[in-house]
Amino acid sequence: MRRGVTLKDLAKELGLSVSAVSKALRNDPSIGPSTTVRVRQLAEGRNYVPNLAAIHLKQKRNFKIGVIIPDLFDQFYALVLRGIEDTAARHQYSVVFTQTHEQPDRERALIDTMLRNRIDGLLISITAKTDRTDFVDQLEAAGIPVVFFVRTPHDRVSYDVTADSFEGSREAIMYLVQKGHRRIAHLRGPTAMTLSQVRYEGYLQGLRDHQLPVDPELIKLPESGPDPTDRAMCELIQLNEPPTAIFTYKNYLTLDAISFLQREYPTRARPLDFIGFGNLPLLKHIDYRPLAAIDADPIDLGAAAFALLHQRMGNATDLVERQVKIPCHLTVY
Amino acid sequence: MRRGVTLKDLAKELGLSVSAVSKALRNDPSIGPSTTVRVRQLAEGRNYVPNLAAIHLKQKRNFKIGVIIPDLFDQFYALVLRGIEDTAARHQYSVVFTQTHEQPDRERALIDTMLRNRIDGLLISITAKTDRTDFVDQLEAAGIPVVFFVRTPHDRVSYDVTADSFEGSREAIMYLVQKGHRRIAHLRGPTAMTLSQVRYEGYLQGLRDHQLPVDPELIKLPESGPDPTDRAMCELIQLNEPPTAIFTYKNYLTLDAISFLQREYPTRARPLDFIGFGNLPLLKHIDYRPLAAIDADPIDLGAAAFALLHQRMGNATDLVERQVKIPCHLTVY
DNA sequence: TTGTATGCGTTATCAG
DNA sequence: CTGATAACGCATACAA
Repeated sequence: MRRGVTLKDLAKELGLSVSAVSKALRNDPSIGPSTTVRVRQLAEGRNYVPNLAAIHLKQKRNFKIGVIIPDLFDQFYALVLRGIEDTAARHQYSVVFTQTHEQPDRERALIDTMLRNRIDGLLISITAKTDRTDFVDQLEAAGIPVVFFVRTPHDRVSYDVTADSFEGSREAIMYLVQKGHRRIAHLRGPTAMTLSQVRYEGYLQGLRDHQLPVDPELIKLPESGPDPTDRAMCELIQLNEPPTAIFTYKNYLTLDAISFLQREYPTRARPLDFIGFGNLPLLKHIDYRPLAAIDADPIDLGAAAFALLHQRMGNATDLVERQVKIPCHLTVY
Repeated sequence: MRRGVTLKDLAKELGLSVSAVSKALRNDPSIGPSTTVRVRQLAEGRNYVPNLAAIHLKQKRNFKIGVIIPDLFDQFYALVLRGIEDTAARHQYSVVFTQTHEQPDRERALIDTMLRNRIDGLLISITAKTDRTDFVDQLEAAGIPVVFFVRTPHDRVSYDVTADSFEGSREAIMYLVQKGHRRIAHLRGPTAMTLSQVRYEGYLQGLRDHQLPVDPELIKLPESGPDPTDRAMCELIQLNEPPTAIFTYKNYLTLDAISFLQREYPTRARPLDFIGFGNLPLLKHIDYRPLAAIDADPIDLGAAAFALLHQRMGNATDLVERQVKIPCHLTVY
């Protein structure tokens, strides 16, 4: 921005005062219709663009929100961001976003940067390792509402927008049961994540839904050590009574598991059936692929996240739902 | 941003003038060292954050750039954006980005929005169908430099940062030749895109490098009609002397081609070898996958794009290179 | 219906 | 070395 047309320029050319022009442009009823038209026409002609910096300075509002996500490389987040972006733009908000790359300390630093940037609200999907979210208190105290999405904190009740993973998990199990499976294993996600906990509980409920027993041997947490998924799969497959299907916390896990099977047991008579969260577009190109993916529409989720934050920024704080759930659906490949 | 500590607050508390505090904070030499220290300490203690809106208003600079890309869903762009983001942040610039979803008219509208947002510079990767880029003239006339990246206009000489696709293509062909291939087909990209034109020419040069003849029958443009890739593949495979390897404009095309082969010619004696642009992370999970991917490091590319724009925004306009090329490298699967 | 005055938080100029 | 003052572009209470 070098030098744009200002209200003053317009006012001078029209022989009006700056404030009159200002009002006319914002359709203030106290300005006569003929003047209003004159003003708007000139503004159009001169290609007037209001200076946001001035408006923000005046109104003490920046129409700017911060978005913090783990990693844009995950296409799910890329789409969520799209939903946020589009919805925010529709409400004249601009978005400053950054990525933590799963590093909690980087998360801290980014939040500080956001503050420095004077955001009006924050949308955040925390790191898998984030255990304390007291930054929320600082922000909320400063009048900056915080809304979590996808991943939510377990150390507080938050405003958040998430996929309805519990129901999604039940649905996934139901699908496997319909396919005739009775021994269904679960590769679960990090215990520290609420999200993975919910999916785990959905799995348990899914089994109960069909009067299937819960066998602890069928539940694996691939987390520590090298090639954790390989080890988990190894244990599963060597059970006396191995599973016939596996429900995974995320389809990225499914891919690792399948790689393992193809590498170590290429000639297995009966392949395992998989189903997991995350509708990766490239999955359909894989031969040995999961039966189906379960997921909420990421764009909807992003839109809902912005909507909730928007409500909170509009100080209608009492009426808003604290938690919003986006329904999941199954995509069969 | 509700209400932050201001210079005035600090000044009052210190019994100094606002301007003195302002100078102290910016290390103005005209302020005594003891005062400077006093000021900085209080600023720290009170957690002072300068108000960007005010600074921008004063300095007529927003430290904000616009980024327009086709689609974030393409992981290549997701990574380029990461490079831009990180580098911009390091220079105190914030980034406003939007996606065109390959729609030229949306592109127009977005540029207007950017103007309204008073960006100091624009980084853009145009639509596959963008044929006129006269918006550049408007922007440059307004003092807003424009730098293209990845995809460049063919209706003007631009400032741009691109992958060195020409050399990359030659390298790809060399790899195939080393593998013993002599009949190498090319699935090329849209003729309207400079990028795809360059890759096409790199392919031609690659053949010449090894004294291979150019056979027009081996060059296909999968563009119009339904399932264009399928049709192109169909034609190639039914040639009297079909190709033994295919060099594709983009590995997304490779995937479509492979799907076709698996569907229509599942029992083909000797499978075709593929190589294409775009290092998709999920490729390694596919059984019938391309031999290799050729690509520039997207993060480097993003960083270079910001760097070029940054130079141009810093009015060192005479010294800067107009075109920057990022080298490609081969990833063998 | 329109104009005037003031202030948002900061920086730059000029006096002291 | 430090302080007063004006200005950036806009919105708003108040005066006319």
